[in-house]
Amino acid sequence: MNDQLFHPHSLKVTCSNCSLRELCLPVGLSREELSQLDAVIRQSRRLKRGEYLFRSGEGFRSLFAVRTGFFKTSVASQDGREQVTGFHMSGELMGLDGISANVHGCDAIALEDSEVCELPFSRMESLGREIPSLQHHFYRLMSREIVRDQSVMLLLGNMKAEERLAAFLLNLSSRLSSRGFSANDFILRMSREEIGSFLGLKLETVSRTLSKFAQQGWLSVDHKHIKLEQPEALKALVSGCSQAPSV
Amino acid sequence: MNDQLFHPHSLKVTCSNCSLRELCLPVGLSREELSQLDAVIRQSRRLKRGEYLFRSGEGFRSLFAVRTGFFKTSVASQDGREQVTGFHMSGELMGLDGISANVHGCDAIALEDSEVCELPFSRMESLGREIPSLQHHFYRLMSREIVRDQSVMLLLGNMKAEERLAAFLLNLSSRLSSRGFSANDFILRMSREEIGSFLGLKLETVSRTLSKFAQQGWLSVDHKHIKLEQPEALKALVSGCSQAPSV
DNA sequence: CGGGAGATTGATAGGAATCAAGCAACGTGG
DNA sequence: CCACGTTGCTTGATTCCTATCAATCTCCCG
Repeated sequence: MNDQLFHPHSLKVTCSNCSLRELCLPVGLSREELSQLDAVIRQSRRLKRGEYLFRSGEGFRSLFAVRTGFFKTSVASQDGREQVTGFHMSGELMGLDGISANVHGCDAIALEDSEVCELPFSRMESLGREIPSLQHHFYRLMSREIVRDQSVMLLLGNMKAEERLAAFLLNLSSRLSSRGFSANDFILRMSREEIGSFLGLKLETVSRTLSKFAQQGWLSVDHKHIKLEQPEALKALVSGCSQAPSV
Repeated sequence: MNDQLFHPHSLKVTCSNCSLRELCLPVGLSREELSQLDAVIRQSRRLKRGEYLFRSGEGFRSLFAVRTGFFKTSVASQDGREQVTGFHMSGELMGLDGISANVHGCDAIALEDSEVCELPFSRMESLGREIPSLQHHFYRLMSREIVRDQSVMLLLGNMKAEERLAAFLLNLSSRLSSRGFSANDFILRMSREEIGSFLGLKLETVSRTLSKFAQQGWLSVDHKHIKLEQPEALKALVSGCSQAPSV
């Protein structure tokens, strides 16, 4: 029989034993500090594909770290236009935009069945006062988000369709690779339309550009399955443009 | 004679007596807390028009708050393409992107003779541990920057030239207005090319679009001098798009 | 006064959006 | 298990917006 049925606590995932710890948390925390975190962080809320983690306008209480799965965040304009502001995989934090007004500024939607940790912000804030490295870590995470946004601005402001898509694929590739997945063979979790929204393109343009890349032998596309055959060719396309951030 | 020549200290501007305090700092600080800040914040570095406050790649030590004047921040790609990531006026903070890697991620350049306060970050960080409202204030400032960046993404990803320029002018207008300047009559501190870089447009398009607005009677343009004659018309253009943030 | 940077305006070209049609995969229900 | 409708994707034809190329023009500054 399954032990887990008898000792459900043995299943409990804590920060202390989380394999993503080095992505979410500062290094060098003491055992004591880790258990303080474990006491505050609510583990493993599960979401099904398509489910909202939070919506723009909802009260902000917590940040969320992706444990497993895949999310998109997006802002919508009154007339219904949607701008995807990011895609988020394991170890990445969502909700930072909610701190400023105590209200979430974007929607966060699971693109596959997913699991998140909830970080109640005000308690993290007080904990940060006791654990300086934690405080610093949060400043760094927010700063990294700002840097990421700047590189998206560069992409949207300066690059043409081919460059945008190449940069996007390479960025995905590098983030997957740093999580132990294959860098050159992966499944897109999002639709062409969502890619287009993120890149400031229409879905037809995304589709056409993928086909063009495939035709040149740079990659192969089978629906959502992407194989990068000549990542160097893609890199050459975006070379000169600022590099995609690696996390 | 001028008193200031004899009592230069009477000129010293501190956070305690700074008129921009409500923009830079949390409200409700005690006299004691303010003097702690005064001890840390280095007042009034002066820059001439065109001067760099910091450059991308330089070591990061401090944040900078604009006291007077006007700045642009920009990121550059290897092949020389420049993306202006923001314009900054009094009370606004620059350098937040440097925290993540301890290196400045963008250039900051004065667009007119300017004055900034320097906030040594690590000392602000420790001060934040003693003054929770200060710590929270910094989180909020960074979050606000993220929200701002998201709205720029929406602008670059979804809007067309006229909408971008209208949103830009209204955003400037509202920020100037909240600082006590006229909302409908102001001087552009940046060139057409810099506006274009920020908005993802070429300078010719900026110029043409301004002319178009003027021709419709929505505003008048005299070089850098802009008068909004029918701000409602501009608002109508961007209505449906997400509103420009007010600070 | 002259040179040059910045801005305006015009003509043309090019890239992505739009409109449209057809296809493939998936899930549901008969 | 298969028909069928739905959804997402691909591909083609055309249009539209903005970039590009080019010619002036104005103002500022030395």
